[in-house]
Amino acid sequence: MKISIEQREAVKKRLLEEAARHFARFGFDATNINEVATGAGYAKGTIYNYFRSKEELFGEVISEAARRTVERYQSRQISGSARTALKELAEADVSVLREEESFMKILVSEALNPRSENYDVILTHLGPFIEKVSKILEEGLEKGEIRTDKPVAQLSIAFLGMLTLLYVQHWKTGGIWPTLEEIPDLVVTLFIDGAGNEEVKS
Amino acid sequence: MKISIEQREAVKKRLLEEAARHFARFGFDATNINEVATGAGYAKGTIYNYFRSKEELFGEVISEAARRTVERYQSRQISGSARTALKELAEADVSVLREEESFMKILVSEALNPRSENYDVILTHLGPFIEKVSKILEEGLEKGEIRTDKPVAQLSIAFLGMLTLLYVQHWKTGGIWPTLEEIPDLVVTLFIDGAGNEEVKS
Amino acid sequence: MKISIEQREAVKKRLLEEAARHFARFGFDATNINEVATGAGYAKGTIYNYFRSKEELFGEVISEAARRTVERYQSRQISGSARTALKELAEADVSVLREEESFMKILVSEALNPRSENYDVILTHLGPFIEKVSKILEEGLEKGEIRTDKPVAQLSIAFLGMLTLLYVQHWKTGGIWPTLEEIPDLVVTLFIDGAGNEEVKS
Amino acid sequence: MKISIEQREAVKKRLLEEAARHFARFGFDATNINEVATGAGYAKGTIYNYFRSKEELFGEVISEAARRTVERYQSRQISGSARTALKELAEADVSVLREEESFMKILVSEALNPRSENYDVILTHLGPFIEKVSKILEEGLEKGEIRTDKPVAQLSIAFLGMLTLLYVQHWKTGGIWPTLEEIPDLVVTLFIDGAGNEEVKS
DNA sequence: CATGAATGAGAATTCATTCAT
DNA sequence: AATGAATGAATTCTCATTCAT
Repeated sequence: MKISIEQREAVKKRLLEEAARHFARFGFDATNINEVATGAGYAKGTIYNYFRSKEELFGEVISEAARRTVERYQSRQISGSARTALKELAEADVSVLREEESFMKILVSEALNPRSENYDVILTHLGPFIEKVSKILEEGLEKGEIRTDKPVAQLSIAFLGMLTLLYVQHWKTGGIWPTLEEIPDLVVTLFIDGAGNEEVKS
Repeated sequence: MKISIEQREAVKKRLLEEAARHFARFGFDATNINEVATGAGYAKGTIYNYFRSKEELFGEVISEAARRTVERYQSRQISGSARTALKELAEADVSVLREEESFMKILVSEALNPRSENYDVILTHLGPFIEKVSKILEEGLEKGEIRTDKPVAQLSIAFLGMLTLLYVQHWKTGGIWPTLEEIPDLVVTLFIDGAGNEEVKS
Repeated sequence: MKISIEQREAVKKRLLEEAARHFARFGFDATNINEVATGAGYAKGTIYNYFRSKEELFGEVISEAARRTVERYQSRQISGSARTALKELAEADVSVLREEESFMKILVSEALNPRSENYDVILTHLGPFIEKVSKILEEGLEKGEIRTDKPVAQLSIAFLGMLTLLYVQHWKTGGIWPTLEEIPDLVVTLFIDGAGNEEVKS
Repeated sequence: MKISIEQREAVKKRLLEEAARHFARFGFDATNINEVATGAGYAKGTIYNYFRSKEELFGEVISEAARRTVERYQSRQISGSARTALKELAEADVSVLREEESFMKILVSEALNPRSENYDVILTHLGPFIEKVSKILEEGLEKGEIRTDKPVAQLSIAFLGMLTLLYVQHWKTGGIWPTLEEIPDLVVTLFIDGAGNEEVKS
């Protein structure tokens, strides 16, 4: 009963995607292994030929989520002023979200959940993203576009946080506000300019 | 056995606080009713003399959380420039967090969880807070301190979001960064000034 | 906190009647002690000042049922031919049923339930009734109205059984057929004449 | 594990039979799902692979009971005078009772319990039986063997009722009276001739 | 490999009963 | 006497996991 590696990978992918859908919709505890298997077109037992436990399945879903998102926006070339570059990065991230909503929802949930035990895996996803942001900010710093009194590391996290926050807001309002289209501009404006009035700030 | 209303309320409070601790630490699903009761010094069955079900208990914990936090910072008088006022508000919120960490954690979790079904109760908590923020921003708007191209409602949500985000960051890093002390200043700076360099922006 | 014996008896009566209503509607297991007490206007604990346990309460309800029904039709004077006398007895029983429907329902349930452990108490109720029937049948026997090839004891039980059966039928059809009015005549006809055609039988 | 359909049906049958034994002995409420499973040689959980709930299990037990009894006596050919035919039908029913005592006990309990919510399923069982009785009575009617002043439908129910009654009496007296052997003759005599003395009736 | 039957730990909930007030 | 808070045994049902086929 051997199957080729390709077939095996294909089955695993199908299981991961169905699992992602369930974890995204119901959370870890309320996700039912049987339904995941059935939803993917297999029987309950099959899942255990690919994952040792529910925990491992969840872990692999998160890893897969991190892998997919990173992969997608890493291909993009980003350049220009910090403002432009960040916006392009946000656009890339939003486009990933469109394609991989379930996976992204899980990542966001985990990233914002104070109790999450998946910090490490989340970092796998955040890592490359934050590095990109950091690089952009550092370049902006040299060009004098970015404030100098806060560490770049912290600013990077703040940027990612704001973006994530807008996603949550988007989902929670049923897509009303903000819409996916306006998120990149919004996050950049909020992040770089803030809510203050320019003239007064100086 | 017949106890006084005060005693009954005291028992209920004890149960709610223990429940809050558990929900904050383990989440809804992983919280065990039996352990909550035992932790509060009662037997399993007692909890059902006060709450009809685990769901109801959770609901009441959230309501209580909203009630407590609102109550605490509503007593504060807030004034001055938008920047000062917002900072004071954030300070008030942080001081609530110090006192009611479990309840706040639950609120934050629910507020940031895309799946949460407790949007209404969360709004009970956010409502008064957002109103306060809105009022401050409107006054700042008149004084020309706040940008005019974004609706105050959206800016208010953004402020709350950033604050919440910093809490999560605080918890997730085990209190390392940001510390509770620096949160008020940080959130105001990020929110009003943004990450951009002043001189360049103008 | 003493109350007079009359008061005590009155409370007990109220509890028994409410209990009868519940046992009749829900059966023993599904009857809730708390609801019985509440329904009677008392708190849960009060029941235990009058009955040692749910079992004892049920036992006393049955005894009370037997006592009440026996008492009611024992006062009636019954005479005439076997047919007339039996009909009058059935009428007396039906009139009891009208007044004490809950208690009667419980008795009937217990009488017809193969599992019932209350055979003795049921006999308390059946006893006097069966004796009456037996006496009537014996008198009828002497007058040649009743067949001689079956023991009177068995015929008596058969009569009671048929009557009981009609009650069940009455309740199960929601009072449609037979109605309480037609039961006495029906039971006597079925019991004495049977379904056979007279002319052919001889 | 993957077992054949036959094996699955066999397991289900075993569970149903054990359940019938328990329901017959203890009634619905006092029957313990765990003990049913264990008694059938399985673990608690297994029962839920075959029935969704205790209610469903009970319902299927009743259906199975109805199915089994109907099936058994429907194969019998019944003929002759009404008296003979009814006696043969009763004999058929008694022989079913011998084979399927638990199932029959449950049917009888449900049929005679004023509170039963299984009237429909009971009718499934009664239906075919009553039809048979009705047919016999109608034929007897044509031959002038049966009284004409009562609807056949009611007479049929009465016959079934008497038979059922004798079962209860049989069980309640521990098989003393009536014995299973004498039931067919007894029910027919009581039903057709009644308790009256022939000579006097005419 | 795929299957799904069997398992049993675990959890929520109910409720008769006790007993301090 | 009346109350109702506290208790904990008991019960139903769920579901991740194992494993024979």
